[in-house]
Amino acid sequence: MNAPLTLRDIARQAGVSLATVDRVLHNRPGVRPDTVRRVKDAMARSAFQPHAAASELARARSRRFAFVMPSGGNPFMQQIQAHLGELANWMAARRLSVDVLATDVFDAAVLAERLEDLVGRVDGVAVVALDHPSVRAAINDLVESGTKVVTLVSDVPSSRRHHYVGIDNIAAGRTAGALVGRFAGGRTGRVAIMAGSQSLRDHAERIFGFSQVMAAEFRQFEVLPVAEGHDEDDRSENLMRKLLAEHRDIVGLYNVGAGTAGVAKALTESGRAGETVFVGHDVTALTRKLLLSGVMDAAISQNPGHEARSAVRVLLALARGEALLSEQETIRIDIVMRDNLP
Amino acid sequence: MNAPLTLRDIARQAGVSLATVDRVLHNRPGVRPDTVRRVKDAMARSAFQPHAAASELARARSRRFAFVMPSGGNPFMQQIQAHLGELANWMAARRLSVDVLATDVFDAAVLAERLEDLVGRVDGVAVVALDHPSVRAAINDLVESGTKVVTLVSDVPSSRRHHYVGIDNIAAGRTAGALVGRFAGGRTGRVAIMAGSQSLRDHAERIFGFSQVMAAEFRQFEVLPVAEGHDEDDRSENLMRKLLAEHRDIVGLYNVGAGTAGVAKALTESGRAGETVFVGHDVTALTRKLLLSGVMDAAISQNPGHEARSAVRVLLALARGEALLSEQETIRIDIVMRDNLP
DNA sequence: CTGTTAGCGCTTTCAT
DNA sequence: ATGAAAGCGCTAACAG
Repeated sequence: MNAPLTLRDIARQAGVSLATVDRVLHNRPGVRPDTVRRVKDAMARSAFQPHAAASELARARSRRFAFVMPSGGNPFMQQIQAHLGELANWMAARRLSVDVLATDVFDAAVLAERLEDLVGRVDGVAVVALDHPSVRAAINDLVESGTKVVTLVSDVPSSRRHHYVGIDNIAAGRTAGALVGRFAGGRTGRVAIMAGSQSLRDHAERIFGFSQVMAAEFRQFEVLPVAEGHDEDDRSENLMRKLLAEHRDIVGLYNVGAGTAGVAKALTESGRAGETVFVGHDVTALTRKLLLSGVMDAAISQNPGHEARSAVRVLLALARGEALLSEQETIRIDIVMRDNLP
Repeated sequence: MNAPLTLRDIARQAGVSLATVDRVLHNRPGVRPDTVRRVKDAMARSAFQPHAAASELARARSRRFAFVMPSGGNPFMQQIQAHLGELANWMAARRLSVDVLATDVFDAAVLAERLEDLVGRVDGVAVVALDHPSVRAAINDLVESGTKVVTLVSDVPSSRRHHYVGIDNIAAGRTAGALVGRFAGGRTGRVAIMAGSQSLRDHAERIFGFSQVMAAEFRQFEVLPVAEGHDEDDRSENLMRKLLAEHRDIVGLYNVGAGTAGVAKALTESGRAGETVFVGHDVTALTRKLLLSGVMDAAISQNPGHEARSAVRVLLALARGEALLSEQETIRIDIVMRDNLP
């Protein structure tokens, strides 16, 4: 068995010095094209892979990442932060640190300013982004300055962010639609949609996907106009109560965002929890309870632990200039029912 | 900002040498208890974390893992192997190599012998295991000899394997039951189960979970006796054809293992594909097609890429004596429908 | 029991 | 344009 090769071996094979091989390896300038080829040939011939640990050690640089996340008590965001905390040792062993910056991400100006502040101060930024021109500009400024940027949970596709860590929300909405439609079985009646706000990109996309499926595959249901509960429990509860009172034939309910506690309360108190199909998002302490008790039938979810780790891994790989394992960094749309609760 | 600490800093603080700190760090013998305390204090006081890359480099050892996988064309197993292939560069950069050993894992004697052969020859083994006394003994021998062992997809819980990479098959079966039951809506009739063999631990567990849910929540269906298609397409097709002919009121079908092509063929040719709820396992080229065409309604799946990476990561962490990120290594039970196909 | 020292393989000045 | 040499932080002999 051949002992693993080192840069030194390549250097010998190519008849050059260590430093030159290193230059070629990293496409650094100042090497004669002819030499470049000799070195590249040598590397190719022996399928050379630089030793990751050695290179990591030699740079011996610590890196600082910032996570810009919504202020307020959104449980899903808190889960991401908790998982970030669990990574602390892993990151420390790699000389990484992350700061979580709680910000009013729904105010474009505030968010953009927060991001601009970070220019030149960190190696990477993960941001739960509002899709707005000034936010886009701030992201582009960061990228321009050499900072690596990933959007988290909510994307700004038109920006120059390096990567998006999150799910395809249209597909998530379609999945919710398929579940509501199929779980409602042979019945007919109305289907209600409760969202935070239709002007949130992710909510709008989910609603779009949901409606698509309802229109294409489940014509027997009449989809009610979207109610906007602003992700608040009280507001959602009131709206839901009203909807239920107004329409006695609601057979399905899709809760697009947060405010789940309110929706569940209204549904339960109406006495129709058992017979109404209820699909929502995310696995939290609350939705877990609702799934177990049968009030909720399924939760569409993106794994917060995966998102936290993926964001860190991607930022690190980008900072080091390493390749991503793209399949590993794809966030999947999880369907969670009582029986496959994680 | 405090520059990251090194072993040297700890040594200075504790008033000992580098080597002593290293001994304490790794709980190596030959250090006076009192000294141990001093060093540990120093490390705790400054929340010291050794630099992973440095330690990795200093050992500069390459490691060899073996994956013992079923011979034959099981597509799910082939996917795991393909994902291992995608890890090649990642592993090379860490001086890891894996050999995939195709073996008749359904023959306990052959499998056990294969495992015994590996004693002392590799640093880690991932094995798709048959739960049988001689296999258990072989696994224990490997563990005894210092080889790290993980079971993959199919567990031998009574062995001393270090870790199991796979899903909870009882929960998977329950999930399948819930889907069949709910998708079959208000109807009544019979439900068929096609398995590879009831003596395979994972199949038995899935059937158990499935039956549990049917009995507890969906009494309106009569579950037929389990048919055993040996994971072969032809055999499964014939059995399925017979079942469908015999029972005109089959409303649901759970395919526990492979042989999906045969089952689907029989179902399609019976002309009852549309009206029969069909739930199976794993996302392959075939099940993907069946989901899209509506023949299959859902696939319960364990992510083969995740399993491949997890097995490698766990073996590596075990070999290095590092901690696992347990949440990251939990393989989830994915529910895949047409709309959330990965 | 404890300390000294020579690397691990790569990166990075600083010379040439 | 290229090379020589000094580390990065930890591990593992080998001395004491």
